[in-house]
Amino acid sequence: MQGTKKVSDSTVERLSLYLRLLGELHESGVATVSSRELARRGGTTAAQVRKDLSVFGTFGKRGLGYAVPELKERLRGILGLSRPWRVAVVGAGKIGSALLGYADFRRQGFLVEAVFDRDPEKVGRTREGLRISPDEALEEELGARGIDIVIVAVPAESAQEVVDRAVSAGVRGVLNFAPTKLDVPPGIALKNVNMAVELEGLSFALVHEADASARDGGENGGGDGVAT
Amino acid sequence: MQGTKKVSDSTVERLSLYLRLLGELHESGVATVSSRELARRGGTTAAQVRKDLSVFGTFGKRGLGYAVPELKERLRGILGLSRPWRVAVVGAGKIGSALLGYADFRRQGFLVEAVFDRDPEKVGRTREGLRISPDEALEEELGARGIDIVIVAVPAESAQEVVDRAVSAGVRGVLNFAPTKLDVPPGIALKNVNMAVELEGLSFALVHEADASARDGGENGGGDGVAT
DNA sequence: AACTGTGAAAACTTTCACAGCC
DNA sequence: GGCTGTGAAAGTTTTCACAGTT
Repeated sequence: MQGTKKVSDSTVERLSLYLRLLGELHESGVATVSSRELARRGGTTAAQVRKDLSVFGTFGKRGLGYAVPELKERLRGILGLSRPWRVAVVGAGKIGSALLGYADFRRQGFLVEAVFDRDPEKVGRTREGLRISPDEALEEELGARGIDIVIVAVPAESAQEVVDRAVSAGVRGVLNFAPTKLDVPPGIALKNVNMAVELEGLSFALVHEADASARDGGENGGGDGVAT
Repeated sequence: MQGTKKVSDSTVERLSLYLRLLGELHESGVATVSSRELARRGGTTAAQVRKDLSVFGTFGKRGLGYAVPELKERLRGILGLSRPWRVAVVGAGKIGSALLGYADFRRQGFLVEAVFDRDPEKVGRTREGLRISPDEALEEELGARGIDIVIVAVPAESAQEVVDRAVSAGVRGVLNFAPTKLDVPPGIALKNVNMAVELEGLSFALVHEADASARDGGENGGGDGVAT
């Protein structure tokens, strides 16, 4: 792969946003949408929408805009959603269990097919129709089931160990909810979700509110941080 | 406050990261730390650490580094954590309930003091020692309790309404878990957490053969650039 | 006329490199 | 020698503005 061009994280994040908006438009029976309208609904700008899309090709018709169903399918393809992904959740505590029930995952093709916990009290019980497997079975089951992505919902202390074992079992993507920095080898994708960081970002915005409002005209105070 | 300069979101995110690292160092009894060591632990660079801190003043000693307990307290102050924040969770479904039990919140001074739900079945029940209040009581209770921040954990359709009502009751920060774009008036801080976006980011990285040099600041955003 | 696709400019963020202090 | 604080350089992302298509 030579002609490989780097795509920024924020572009990918916005593609995800556009995909959601296109789904909504599709459901409402809208056939065509302009970059301006997508931008309005997504809280960004028309130029940004066009630039983001232009990274992957040309999808619109000048004078007309974008065909909703077509662009939606193209974006699904670009985001890797035209095939399902096998997901496992490690840690059946509060957060892990809450994620299991998150129906939106399945809707977008993320199939949660295994849950693990280290607590013998929990092992064998069922969560959302899935039997909780023991920690010791991690490598074997991840491998046997061909899991692509693990969601790490264990305490910070155990998170790195879980990731190392998952990677050794062939997992290629990690969504980390533990409040700690994880190291993964090259070629393994890692995303972090950290609620403390978000709350502290709000706290910062609140104590520095004066600065923010002195400055802005129409933008949402404090901006919208992460993962829109 | 006119002369105040804009601080970037990513700087604030990293301050949050540094604060966590300083907490760990403090617990281990480490008295002093260099920008280089903080960077190593946080997956960033020494220059970045120094630049981030320099926005707020000068905290280190040349030749020596930073005094851990002192820098930690300074960062807490900068992030607005030297006072507690009153938080309410709206929506006592899976995610809302999971958040209630998240002990780290309390530890950093985010006091969850109210939960709301629209479902009459849930109203009156208890979650983590908190009685679930009915949706209709939202404005009054938020106002009476002086809630600063609401965590929105309701379905996308109801999220904007909840935010409008919360803002009218005096709330100044919103942490949104609903997968929808929210509008808030100027001066109100808003952060979004969207699991679908994170998973789709992983999916993108996986199909585009992540060249993942695996570093990561730790908090949001994660993985890094990827090739097309 | 409406709207895209895109080079070029502007804005912003990160990295470099070094003077100055311990 | 070790290390910070910071201007200047490099790199990245966003916005502008307009030629070109339907």
